[in-house]
Amino acid sequence: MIKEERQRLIIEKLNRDQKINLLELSQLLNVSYDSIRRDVIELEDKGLLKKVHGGAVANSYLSFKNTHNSSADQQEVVMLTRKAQKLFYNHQTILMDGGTTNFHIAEQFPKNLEMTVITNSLPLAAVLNEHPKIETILLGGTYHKRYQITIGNQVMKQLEHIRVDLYLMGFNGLDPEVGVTLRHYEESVLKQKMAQAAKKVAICAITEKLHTVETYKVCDLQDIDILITSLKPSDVTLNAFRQQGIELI
Amino acid sequence: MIKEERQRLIIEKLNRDQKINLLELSQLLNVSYDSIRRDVIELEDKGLLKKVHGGAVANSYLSFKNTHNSSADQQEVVMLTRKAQKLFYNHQTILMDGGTTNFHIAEQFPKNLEMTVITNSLPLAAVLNEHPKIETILLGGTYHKRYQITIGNQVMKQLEHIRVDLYLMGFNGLDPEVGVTLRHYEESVLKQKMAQAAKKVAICAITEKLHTVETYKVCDLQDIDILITSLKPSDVTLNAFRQQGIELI
DNA sequence: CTTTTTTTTGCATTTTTTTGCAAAGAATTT
DNA sequence: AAATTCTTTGCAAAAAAATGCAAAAAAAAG
Repeated sequence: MIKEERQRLIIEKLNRDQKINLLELSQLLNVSYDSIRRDVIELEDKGLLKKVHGGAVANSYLSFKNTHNSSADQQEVVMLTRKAQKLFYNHQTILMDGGTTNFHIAEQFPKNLEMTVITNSLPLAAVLNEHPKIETILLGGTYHKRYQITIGNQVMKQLEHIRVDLYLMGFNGLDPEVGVTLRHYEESVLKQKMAQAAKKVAICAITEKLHTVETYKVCDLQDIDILITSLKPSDVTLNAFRQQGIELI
Repeated sequence: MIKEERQRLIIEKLNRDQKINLLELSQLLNVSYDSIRRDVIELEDKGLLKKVHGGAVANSYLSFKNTHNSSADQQEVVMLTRKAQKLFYNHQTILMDGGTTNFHIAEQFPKNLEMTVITNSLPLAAVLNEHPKIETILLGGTYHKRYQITIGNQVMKQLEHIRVDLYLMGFNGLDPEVGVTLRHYEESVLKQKMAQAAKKVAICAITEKLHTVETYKVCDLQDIDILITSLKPSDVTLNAFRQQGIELI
């Protein structure tokens, strides 16, 4: 039995039962306790589960994401959102808008992170409920039911009085030529305003979004300060970003 | 049985029954009393429940789905929220704050009701997602994690520019002598401001809340325009309300 | 095809965590 | 105030995790 197969079986069992027991599993797969334990350590490093005393439990944020993404995409998202954690320090104030990526990043905030998060996304505020040390400020406005965010003039006005350390921008398309683009007009205007309210702008781009262009333009490449991507440093696509002086993670 | 599984089961049982007994639970899960108690301590640290003498109770002050009240209470809530529907017409703009009662009322809005709802409650906004014809406006501000509402100066400021037809006020205690009272100071101030922004103020009082007095006063009886109650019209308690010219439903 | 290198695996030892127990202290009830 | 019930505390046994090491297996190199 090769390692990869074992690990695949572990993940499968975990998805079924929500929890696994190391001893039980080692007997079931007929390998030593240590091998299983090492597998679980590896899987935890990949962010695919959470190790606990006596076994492992499913990573909650992965379970309901299964629906729309392939497992390869999932792994990329896990990796990217982990990388993104480098952006956050105690006593910062950051601005985050809606979108699944931002949602997953917020889910993975360290529990002891002391920060202020300003957002117009209701799911994000709900997730931050789990992080007692994070102060959440919600931007009020007309509630957009589909995207579950607030939009409109009132949000814009509140942004005028705000100055934050970092803006983590959600988006639909990123192209070296065109810049950052979006499907929804009102949001694109809002994001421009948000970018103005921040000292730095960061975006987190899964490979799927690179080289795609959507209808409404948010900003140019040069307006982005930090890009989080899973592309290898050698990738030619990154040259365009480097030329704009964008910090790559 | 690993610790995490036990704790998950504890939370599940807690969500079902709203309260748990340590001894009973230790027998059920077949572990020592001490282990269960230590689990409960950990869960309390995580803010997932509240420890009480001999057991634990659900922490979520707003555990909407399964109310911790008796079935008699539940029936009363259902009846009251039905009655409350009389207050709503098309093309109105109303203000609603947090609390379970308002939540249940919003749940029962007719699907074809065309209305604008302004609120500082996130669960309420989430519920209104199910009502396509209702426009929801969210008041922005500091997010209060426990009550799941926005509070603070920013909310107050937005209220200054608002004038609505009706304010449906949530509250903790209603007494003919003292008036409307609340447990939470900041909210009580906010509710005063909300009342000022509305042409009419309505409250929906389950019998349990009548004659109870909490720490912070929101307003006098005379500031209330409409009271929804399940008391019989002959009940003497209602006389005080009638004298203040309050419309009874 | 053999040798070398790397990876994987299992085992023994140490360290840490968890668990159950008992005695002492609080809180609650009668 | 006494009795009962629950909590807290310290402790020791048990369970599990981490660590270091060597044998076995697999992969790479010659």
